[in-house]
Parts: sequence; structure tokens; C-alpha cells
Amino acid sequence: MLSMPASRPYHHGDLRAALLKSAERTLREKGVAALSLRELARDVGVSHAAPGRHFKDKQALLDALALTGYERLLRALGAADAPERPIQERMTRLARAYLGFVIDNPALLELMFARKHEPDTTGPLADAVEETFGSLTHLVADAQERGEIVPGDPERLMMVVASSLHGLAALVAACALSPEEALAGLDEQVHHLLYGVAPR
Amino acid sequence: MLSMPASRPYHHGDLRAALLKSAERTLREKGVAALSLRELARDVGVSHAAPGRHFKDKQALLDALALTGYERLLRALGAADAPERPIQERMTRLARAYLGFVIDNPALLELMFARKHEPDTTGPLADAVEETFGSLTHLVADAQERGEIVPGDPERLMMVVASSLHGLAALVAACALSPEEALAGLDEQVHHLLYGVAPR
DNA sequence: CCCCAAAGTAGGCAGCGCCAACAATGCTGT
DNA sequence: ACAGCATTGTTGGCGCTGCCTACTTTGGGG
Repeated sequence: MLSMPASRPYHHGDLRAALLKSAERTLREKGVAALSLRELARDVGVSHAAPGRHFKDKQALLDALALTGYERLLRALGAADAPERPIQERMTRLARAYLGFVIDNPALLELMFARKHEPDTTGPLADAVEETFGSLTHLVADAQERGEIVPGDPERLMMVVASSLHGLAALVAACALSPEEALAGLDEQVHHLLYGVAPR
Repeated sequence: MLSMPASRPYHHGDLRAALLKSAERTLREKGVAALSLRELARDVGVSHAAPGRHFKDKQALLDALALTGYERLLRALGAADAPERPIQERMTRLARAYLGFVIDNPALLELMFARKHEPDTTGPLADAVEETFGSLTHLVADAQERGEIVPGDPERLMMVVASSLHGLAALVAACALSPEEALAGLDEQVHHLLYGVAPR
């Protein structure tokens, strides 16, 4: 349904969602630096101060955007897992899903891991990060019970896994590694994560 | 030598270096978002357009800043390596040096891996990234010759190592992991990188 | 010694984020 | 039914920013 230009109602209906949607598009197409509240308002067809009713400041909008990113990422990771399969396949699926997410939304991932929530160890964003790590920890603990991963503090082992996965994703997001190379080396990457790079 | 306020010479002498130094300080203390060319000019005591003589635009200054970051990181990594020691110690030293760098310069690392040099596969910045990866590849190939790392494409194996190291660093820079936790788990991290997380 | 390129200055422009004051709207209680 | 009010959108303005152009100062090479 296209918006009719004539006699747009005074109240938008769901301006907040419209702003987030438009912002995500701009983020994907032109990067975070090109995001401006005023241009966003223009795109959506409201006055330049209207966004201020829904986001206390620009950072609040960026945070909301990052939050939707975590929700989508978490869904993608959840959908990719196959709990009954052996650990190597589960890891590979997870890694592929994460890599797919970052390839589709590189600027969004940059936002999600931006250094802006710094002292803020609370809030919905921190919860989202926590939940993402939590699901990974769960997977590690699960695999430990089956004897597929060495015993030890699951949190610590999760960090090893998370570092490896996120490192690859971050390098792709930073354009230090092409998506093709990353995908091509993914199976090997997971294998080395499980079995190491030292000779057995 | 303090600058004398009275009769400051018309020409600064080395404005470019002074700007970079002041910028790095601001970056460390207040983050990249707080960096403004005009404020920088004020801090250094020149007019608001003076920086434009040395940096074509703001991005050029950020790039120059990132470049100094790569130089320092490369030096730190080079100084940390101990080529005659066994691979686990070398890796641990490298990881510790990298982690130390990111703990000391989190905002700078963010800048170095910012998604701004996107289509730009050439230029001094890309060379710096290349060189950093190159030295890692060299270490991998070196260890392979000694039988400390499994055979295989050194580039691929380097990416495994780089992902793991950079992932940990990126998580610290993003405040998803505290420096203390990262340092505490570092030895274990390197061990798992070498020998895997699956039972032997 | 002069002259010109390099380096710094002054001013202005458009765009930005944020704020305060004002207007339209629709929900709620009586 | 409708008055009142909180919500949501509008207008205007402030100070800041990056960038541009034109002007001034300086110092070194022909």
C-alpha cells in the first residue's frame, strides 16, 4: 500500500517502526555515517523533529536498530542449529548462519558491536548480547554432556568458540576478508576450532 | 617545550603531527564520535581551516590515525615474538601483545577496523593490513616447517589464527568481554587454538 | 632579491542534533 | 456526549560541524 501524498493524516500511525525500517535501509545502502535523523524524517515524510518523540536522541535510534539486529541474529542462529547432529555439523551450521548474517548486514553488525554502550552494563541491549552468548554457552554445555567437547568451564570454552566465530565475522565486516574467502574456508575453520592447528 | 602564547609563529612547524597527536588523545579520552576538526584546531591553537591544509577531509585524518595504529600494532607484535621458542609460547606472547594493544587503545582499534575503507583495496591503509596479516602468515609457515603446525595452505591457517586472536580483541573492544576476563582466559584460549576443544 | 608555492586565516554556507513553544489528535472518565 | 489531557506531530531557532573560496603571511629556490 503506497502512502497517499494528499492529506496524509496528522498522526502517522506507527512512525517509530517506519523510522527504524527506513533507517535500516539507509544503513545497509549508505552506511552508518550517512544516517541523519533529519533525512530520515524527510524520507518518512514527517517534520524534522518528529523522530524526537520516539527516540530521545540519535544514539537511542542506533541502539534500537542494534537491538533489532540482535533479535534477527538470535533467530537466525536458533533456526540454523540442529541439536541432534554431531558437534562439527552444528558448529558449521552456526558459523554459516553467523557469516550469512554479517554478509547480509555488515553495517548493522558494526553497529551492534560498536563501542558506544560502554559503561552501560545494563539495559535491553546488554541483555541481548547476554542472550546471544548464553545460547552459545548452552550449546557448549550440551556438547560437553555428550562428550563432544572437553570438560571445563563452559563460559570459558564458549569464549573460545565465540572469539573464533566473531573474529571471522568481524574480519569480513571490516572488509579485511572477502565473503567468498570466508565461506570457502569455513569448514576448515570449524574443523581447526574443534581439533586445533597443532599436529595430533 | 611549552608553546609560548605570545607571538606564536605564523607557521606552526609541524602542524600535521600535532594534529595527529591531539586527535589520538581525544580519541582515547572521548571516543571517535567526539573528534571534530574544528575542536582539534582549537586545541592545537590554529584556525578552523588549518587542518584542511594537511588532511583533505575528516576521513583522511581518521585514516592517518588508523595508519599510525597499524604501525604501532605491528611494532608491538614484532617486539613480542620470540622466534626461537615453541609455538605455544609464541602464540601466547602474540595474543598477549594484541590484547594489550586493544586494552590500551580500544577506540583506535575500532577505527582501524572500521568499515570505511570499503571498496578501497589499495592505498597505504590496505598495505598496513596486508603487512599485519603477512607477518602472521610468516609465523604460521615458520611453525609448519618445524612441524609445530599441521601442513596446509598457510594463508588459510593464518585466517584461523587471526580470527581467534582478533575475535577476542574485538569482543574486548566492544565491551562484550572485560579486559580482566580476556587476560585471565588467554592461556587457555591459545591452548584451545592449538589443540582444539574436542577431546583427543 | 624577488616571486611563488606552501601554510595559515577569515568568512560563509548548508546540514546536523537538540530544544522549546505551539497545534492537532484521539483516549478516558464522568 | 464531551471536556480535558497526554500523545504525537510541526515550526522555528541555536550552536555546532565539515567543507569551500578568497585572502594573508611566510620562507626558500631561481
